[in-house]
Amino acid sequence: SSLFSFFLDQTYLRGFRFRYECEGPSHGGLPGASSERNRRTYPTVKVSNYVGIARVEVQLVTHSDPPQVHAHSLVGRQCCAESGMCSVDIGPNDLTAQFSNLGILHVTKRGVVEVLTKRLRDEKKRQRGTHYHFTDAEEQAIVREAKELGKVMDLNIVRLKFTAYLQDSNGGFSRALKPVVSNPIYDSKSPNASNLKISRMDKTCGSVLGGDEIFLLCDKVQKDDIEIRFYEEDDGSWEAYGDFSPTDVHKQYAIVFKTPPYHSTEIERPVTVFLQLKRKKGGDCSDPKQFTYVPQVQDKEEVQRKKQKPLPYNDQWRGPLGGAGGPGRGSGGFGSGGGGGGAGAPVVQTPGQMPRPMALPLQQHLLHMGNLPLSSGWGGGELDGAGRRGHGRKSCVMLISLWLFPAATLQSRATRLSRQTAGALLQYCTTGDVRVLLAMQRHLCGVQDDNGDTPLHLAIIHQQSAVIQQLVHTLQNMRQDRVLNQLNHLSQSPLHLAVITGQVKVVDVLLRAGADPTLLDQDGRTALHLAALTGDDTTLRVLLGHLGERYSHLVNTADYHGLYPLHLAVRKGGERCLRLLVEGGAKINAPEQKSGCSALHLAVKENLFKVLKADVNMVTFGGNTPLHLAASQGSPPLCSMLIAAGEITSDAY
Amino acid sequence: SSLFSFFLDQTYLRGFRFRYECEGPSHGGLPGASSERNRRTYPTVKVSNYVGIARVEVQLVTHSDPPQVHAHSLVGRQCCAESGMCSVDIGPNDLTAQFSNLGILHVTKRGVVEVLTKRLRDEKKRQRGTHYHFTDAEEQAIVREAKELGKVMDLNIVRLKFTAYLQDSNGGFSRALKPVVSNPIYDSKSPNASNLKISRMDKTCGSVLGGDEIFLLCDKVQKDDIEIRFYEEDDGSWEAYGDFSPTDVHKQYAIVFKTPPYHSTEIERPVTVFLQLKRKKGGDCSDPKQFTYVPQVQDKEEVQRKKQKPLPYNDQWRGPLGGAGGPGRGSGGFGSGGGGGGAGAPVVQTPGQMPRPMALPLQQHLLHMGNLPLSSGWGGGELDGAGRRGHGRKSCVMLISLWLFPAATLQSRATRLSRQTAGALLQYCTTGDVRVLLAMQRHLCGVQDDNGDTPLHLAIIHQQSAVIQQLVHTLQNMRQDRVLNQLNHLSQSPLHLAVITGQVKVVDVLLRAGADPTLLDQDGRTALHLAALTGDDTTLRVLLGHLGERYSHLVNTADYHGLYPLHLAVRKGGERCLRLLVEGGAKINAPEQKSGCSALHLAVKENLFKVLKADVNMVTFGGNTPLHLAASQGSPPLCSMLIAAGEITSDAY
DNA sequence: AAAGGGGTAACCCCCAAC
DNA sequence: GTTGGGGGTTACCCCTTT
Repeated sequence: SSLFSFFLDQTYLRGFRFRYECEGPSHGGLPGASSERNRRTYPTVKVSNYVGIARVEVQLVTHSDPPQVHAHSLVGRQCCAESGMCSVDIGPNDLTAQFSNLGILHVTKRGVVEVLTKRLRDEKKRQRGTHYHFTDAEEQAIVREAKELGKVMDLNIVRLKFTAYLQDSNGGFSRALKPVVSNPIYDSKSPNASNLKISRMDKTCGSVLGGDEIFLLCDKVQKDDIEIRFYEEDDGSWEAYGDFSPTDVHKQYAIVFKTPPYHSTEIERPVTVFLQLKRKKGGDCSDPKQFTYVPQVQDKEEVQRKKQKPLPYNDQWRGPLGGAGGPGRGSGGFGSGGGGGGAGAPVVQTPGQMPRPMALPLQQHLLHMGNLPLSSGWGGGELDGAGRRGHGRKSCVMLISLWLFPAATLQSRATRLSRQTAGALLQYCTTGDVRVLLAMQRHLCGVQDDNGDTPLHLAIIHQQSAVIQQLVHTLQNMRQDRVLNQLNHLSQSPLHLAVITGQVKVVDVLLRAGADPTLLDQDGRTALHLAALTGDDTTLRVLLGHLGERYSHLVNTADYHGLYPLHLAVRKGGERCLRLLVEGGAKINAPEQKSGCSALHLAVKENLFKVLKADVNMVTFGGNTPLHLAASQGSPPLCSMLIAAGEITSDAY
Repeated sequence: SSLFSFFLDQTYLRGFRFRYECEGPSHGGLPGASSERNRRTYPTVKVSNYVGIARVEVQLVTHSDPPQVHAHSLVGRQCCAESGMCSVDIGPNDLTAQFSNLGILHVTKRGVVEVLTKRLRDEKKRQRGTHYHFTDAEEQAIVREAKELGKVMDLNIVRLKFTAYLQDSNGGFSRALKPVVSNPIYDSKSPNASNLKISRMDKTCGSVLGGDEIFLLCDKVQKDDIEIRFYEEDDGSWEAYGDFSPTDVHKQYAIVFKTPPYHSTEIERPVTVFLQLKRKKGGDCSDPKQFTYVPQVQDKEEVQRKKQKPLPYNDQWRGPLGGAGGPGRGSGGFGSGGGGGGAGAPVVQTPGQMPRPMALPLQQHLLHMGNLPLSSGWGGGELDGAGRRGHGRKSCVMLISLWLFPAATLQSRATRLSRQTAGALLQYCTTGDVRVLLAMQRHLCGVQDDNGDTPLHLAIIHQQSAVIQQLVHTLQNMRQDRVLNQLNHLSQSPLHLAVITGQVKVVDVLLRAGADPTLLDQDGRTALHLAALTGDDTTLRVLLGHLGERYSHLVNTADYHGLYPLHLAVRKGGERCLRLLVEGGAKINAPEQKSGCSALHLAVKENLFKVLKADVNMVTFGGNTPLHLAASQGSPPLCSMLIAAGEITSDAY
């Protein structure tokens, strides 16, 4: 006959707290596996194929295999404090046993051996009969065993062992069935079994490319046994892990990590995924929180976008006076209507009139609205039909020809301008009065377009060095320092743009002309920061060369992210830049302002190692040395290099 | 004669750790006040005006006045473990005593009374002679006193009492000088005396207006006894405090706070200040970290800026065909040259030619570059000189007249366009072929300017309802849904702009025309979010009314900051909006995604209380209920309201 | 009192530099 | 080994809410 006992309801894996004796009795019973907040269940076993009285005993055993007696005790209504066991009688009809009040009493570490000795002795007594007397040797063996067991016993995990005894003919419960043993039960107070929980994050969205730094506040975690899992619920089970090292775990309660890239970097719309804490061992997870990947923002400095703005001298049509309309790129839907001014010299049509040639200056005026090659003959040809040549006239005219009709620039600011410009132009053409042009010139140089860009900004964006030189020269002559240092809407000065676009000579020219190197862009960065960031040592050299005493402090100033030029240089790993900066007075050990990382720390984080003579022993705000970081990232070569570097540079102190 | 002992070197106030017996001996000696990392000093006293042998005894006493024996013991080389005192003999020449190895042994709480009893007895014995025997009554009095003392004794603070004994003629040290007592010494392990330290911040800059949320990771702090002080070093000692409540302190190791506003909100350049942790009691501070205030970014949505772009129908000159140039606002430096086209109908001048009237259509064309009143007679007058009237012609022409010359819009994208437009216009004028116009119309409607704005965007920005209607109508006819939902460079759809600018009717029109309410702006917000944010219940009602089944989920979607429309509505405190949202299906208890705050939590934080029927017992990710927040902000009325609300709404569950 | 938590004092152990 | 720390766990104490 198949007599056996089995689980109707298992036990919770996690989330139950063991209690010390000093905490008093009764802190709630162990819930069943299927227990829920409103509908509580409890561990339950059943003896089947049997009718009659039975006794079910529950005992705590170890997680190890085979299960051994555990030092902790079961406490609760039907439990015996002495033996730490629980016992109920069931039957004769309903042979299920539910244990609604099982508490787990946590023995203190000091008490382990004592309790285990007792438990083992009791166990042996049961086997050999209640009145058996142990010899000294046996007693000593028991103590030895208890000590041994106590050493290896995990006090944070127990299992429940249920043994059913059927009543024999004498009324005694002597017929033991094969015991059943529960799942392991983890003490929710123990550091490696507590519930994982995310309490707060400083961001819930970031770039699809990943790499966004997130501060996450959580319940207690262990820095070596925690990871941050990103996943998608449906879609083909994508998952990825947040990027951080043990040193990024702050006092067990916060993690600073970088987001992983999404599986596809080309998304059109934001994608919401989930992230959760996950223990490496054990694999248990926290409740998930949402995170939204947003499409990549490219061209942060917007230089690329602005380059697509047409400038007269940067156009596809290079015919002397406009030429044919060319292939209809971008003209979709215009049919053949575009031809009105498209063939050769433009013609003016009036309803009811025959087409006839337009008066020349305005014809050109109009043409410029279309496009005008840089070098087309403004200075010499029709415009100068009056035959006069004033001082500086050619360059003035060139300037106008350049800036008059990227007219969008002007019109968008104040539509009147183009009209006035046209008027001024006409006046100049009629009278040859240079003062008119000079006034216009001054005005035009300072005009900002929709992006706040001045002509100088635009010329730099388009890398037209001749124009830049001309403009700078003009501005210098006019003593228009304001314009030279004008910030656009991205808070970039011309100098910033020159650095971004890598035009060393322009940087030099601007600085000589008096460009202010202290100006800050959106991220609080000077031109120096940007040069360091791009890793452009030639530009950097020029910049540093121009700083002088007055601006020498700039090499040691932080941007809005708390980073000095040196820190930015580390990112690109340009050793030359680093060297230049240090030679230029940058403090090699300056900490960035957010967490106190030196360039060396950052280099380690980036897994570069090109910064020598930096303090290998410097600590971050959080108390880590670069070596800590290297070690926590598991990079032995890096470690040894750092150690070597430490030996080299320790002389310097 | 003035015999006395005095300090050569005081003791550290903070940063020394008391050790329990179980931690073993020798964890370093108490440093002196002037101790530094490389140059350690130790507490030192000197007996002056005396030559000869002296004995200096050191004993731990309480911080209270008068000093009493302390339960802790002094441990170290010259210390007696039994008495907890330290004793050295000095002299006869150098009468300074330096204590380089004083450890403080922390008695356990349980041991306090026992130790104190012993100390008191010893003390009394000294007074009464070594062989004095206490009566039972005396013994009991001592125990009573020990118990009393133990109750009030602060185990985290001790002071050193130095007593010098001069050798008497018998060689005994009987002549006690007046003792000197040190500064208090705080146990660095105790929560209210540990060193304050900032480890990491997620931002180091923010708006001059304050209110930026910062995550700060720090060493152990106590949530009720910590503040974040912002200050400026030089400038007239400005200081301000970070804004947070005890519930924003995460497990003693992180603080989420809002920056205070800078003393002046009108700064031109970034200003760098300092911030530090500061204990309320005690007033001790952490090392400061830098923080940079940046000038305010106003008009985040850029609507105001864009409004300054001129549109033809929004101009100061409203003469039928341009009229005089008006006062020279913005024309600085142009002298009198602006008059070329400024008087009456424009004239064209060619060098060497007499001024003569231009052919009419192009004349007008040019004029439009300047300015054109909305209602000027394009449809009826000269343009229609051919006498033809095609289907829809008038509206088409109006459309062109409107959009042709905010020409900046077009030219900036592709300079060819204006040329083509002109051509098309000419062709239309010549032939009257409406198809030309239709093609152009379609094209023009989709053109984006430098900011990515389409004509529709601009019309909405300028609140030209007639134009908007016309455009929408046109787009509908053309089935140009793409354009209707085009996003500009700030990722705003026309619908977003309509909501931002509060044009209810336009919102309605757009939605009827098929505008997509799911589109997200830069912050991941739908039009619904924006309506909630502005607190505009009329708009909100319209939006909600159009959602239908298909888009009903939008009321419960988070923006990139993890906020639902409901949460945004709370900021403005608009009860109507809240009500509307809830009626529209918004989950009243939905948690925002960053830290799990419900609308109610946020309302409490904002010190509003207008959200009823929300779950007063809901917990954030961090485990706080709104009541917690209210309590931690010290707002009794709020608390009682919440409690009342809890009673009201608990029925609903 | 039962049931469920939060917080921290007391303790234990680790590491690196001498 | 001692010294001078640091991090982390254990054991306990306390508090709410039923």
